[in-house]
Amino acid sequence: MRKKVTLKQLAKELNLSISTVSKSLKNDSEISQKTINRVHELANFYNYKPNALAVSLKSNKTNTIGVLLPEILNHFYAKVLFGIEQEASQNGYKIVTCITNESYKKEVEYVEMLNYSSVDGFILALSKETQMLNKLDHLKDLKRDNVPLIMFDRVSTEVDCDKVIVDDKDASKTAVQHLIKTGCRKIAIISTIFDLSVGRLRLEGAHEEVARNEGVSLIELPIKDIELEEKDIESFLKNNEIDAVLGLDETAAAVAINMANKLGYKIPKDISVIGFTDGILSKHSYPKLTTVSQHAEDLGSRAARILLDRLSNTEETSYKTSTEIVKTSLILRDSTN
Amino acid sequence: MRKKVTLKQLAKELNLSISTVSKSLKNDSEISQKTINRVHELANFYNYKPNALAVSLKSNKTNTIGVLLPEILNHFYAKVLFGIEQEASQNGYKIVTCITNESYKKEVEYVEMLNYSSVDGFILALSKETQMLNKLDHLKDLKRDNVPLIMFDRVSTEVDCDKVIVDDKDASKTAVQHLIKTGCRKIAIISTIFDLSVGRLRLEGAHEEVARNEGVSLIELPIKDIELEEKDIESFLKNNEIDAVLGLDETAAAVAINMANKLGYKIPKDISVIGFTDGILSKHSYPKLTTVSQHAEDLGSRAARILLDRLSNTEETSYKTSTEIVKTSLILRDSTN
DNA sequence: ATGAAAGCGCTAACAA
DNA sequence: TTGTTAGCGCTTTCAT
Repeated sequence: MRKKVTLKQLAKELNLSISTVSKSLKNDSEISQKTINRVHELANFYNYKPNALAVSLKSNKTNTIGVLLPEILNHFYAKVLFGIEQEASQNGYKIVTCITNESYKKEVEYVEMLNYSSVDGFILALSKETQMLNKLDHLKDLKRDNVPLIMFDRVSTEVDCDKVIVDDKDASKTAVQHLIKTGCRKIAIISTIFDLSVGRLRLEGAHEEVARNEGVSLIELPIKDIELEEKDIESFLKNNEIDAVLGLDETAAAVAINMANKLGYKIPKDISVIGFTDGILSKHSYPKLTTVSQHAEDLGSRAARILLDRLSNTEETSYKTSTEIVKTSLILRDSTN
Repeated sequence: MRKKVTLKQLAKELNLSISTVSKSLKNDSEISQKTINRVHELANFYNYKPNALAVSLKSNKTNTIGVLLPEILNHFYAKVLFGIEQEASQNGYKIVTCITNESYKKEVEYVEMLNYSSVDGFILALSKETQMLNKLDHLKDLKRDNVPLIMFDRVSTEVDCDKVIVDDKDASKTAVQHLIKTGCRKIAIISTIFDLSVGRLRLEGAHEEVARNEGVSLIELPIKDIELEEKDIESFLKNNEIDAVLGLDETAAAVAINMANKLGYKIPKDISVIGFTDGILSKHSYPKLTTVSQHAEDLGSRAARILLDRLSNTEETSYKTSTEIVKTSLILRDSTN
């Protein structure tokens, strides 16, 4: 194992002390130009790079942020990750990504593992299981240890930290409003996430909007595993005289649109469809899906920016936490009138 | 900033030496059971965890692997990442994920940044730009530094390292063969990746298979940006008497299927469609897409396994590198006869 | 059974 | 201008 070159070796070879070499590398003004040049030359020759571990240990900073995602095969989280990555890497930070796979246990493990000086701060969306168990001590511990945490999307009011959330309730109001405005009267809501905070908010918004409008009704179809229950959606569509579907997640809308196609309905003439998450499925469905964009990338980079901010203000040991709300927008495509 | 508790503090509070505490925590047999108990008790009380940085610096092991992906908004890479993550986390490794965004510069930066003791090894797929420039010194340097590297999917023969690749040529042969077998005679190939190694291989395979069959012809449509050129695909389909489309990437196939729908073609009666990458788009297109599965998750976990293997055999300073080939399979769905 | 000390690679206050 | 030293938190060898 050819070892990477260290200050020590450079110092030895140059007949200088380690500290002189260290300072030279930083072009410290107390070192003579001549020495600085010699040092740089040899350092270049060996392609010297400081050992990141040692620097971190010394400085108590890792320039790394931990990102915990419930899923990665979900376009929304992938986009958020992309946004975080962009912002972080522009500022010299690297990210370590952990996928909790909706498991509470994994979430706890990851937080603990990274909290011991592997990362300077966290960005996290709660796993489904964590949200259902409502066990949040692992996150409260971060606060106690004074490690900055930014929660996004799936957050909890019980954890006092900065948050970036999507205005989900408002989003589904707008979506429903658009359906009503374009003539729909019987709206179906299909969702796999009725039991998540975001799912509940979206549902609430829809109900509120429907309540404000005479003669419009809502009917719900909860789904456990969308792959297995396509048939249910199909028969649901067939047996209810629906003229609109609001899919609370992207897949639900995509499946609905395909089932409607299959049943021979014309979209949007017979049935309008709106989905959430302006992901890849929405752009490539047929017809293209009108959808609520949550501006996931933007959300990611905002979360990263807040974190970087916290990290650069190390003095303030206690601060007021903030909650940023990302406004959604309804992207009109071909699945609505 | 409430500092995390260290061995030193435990030692002080227990009136023991640091080394005794350290050993106790590992239940070293030279320490008396009584002391061990005392130490554990206090450690638990403070929720002591060793500082990962210090351990790594000492042991020269970080238990972290660096994963470099050209893209994350691409289902194939997201699945590979998922596979890597599973395998890694099961073995106590964490991963730091970097997204090169198809840029050579970013790829080099990330490799250099991580190579200075932040990670024990790398798993990487070349960025588009790197592959086109064919500048690979940053990767050859890893070999020189004896840092294990596993390349996957987009690999280069010029870098001597373990590789996991997909049998792309064979895959497109099988796909074309299936089209021919089901009666197609004029096959269009649509692709955004003609200039990547994998794209070329897929193309070659298709040509070879067509050549073996009397009366079957191939016509190619290269695409730069699929979002912008849907119209091109549409008119291409309209103006050529095609009875099959092979999309060399998932999006190409998805767009083709939608354009065919739009033009009123019946799928698969009028036109058959096959895509690559069994991703989310394939499952949720209408009709569902027959597709080449590259077993991305499996590929990811295989790559991780190879890397972990290399990492556990630290003695062998030089070894024969291997190339694993992941067999693809054609998943028959509703877009072919 | 316990502790002292060196060392991983680096930085920085202080000394020369 | 250069060097010595201590220390970040931990492991481990070698005393005691």
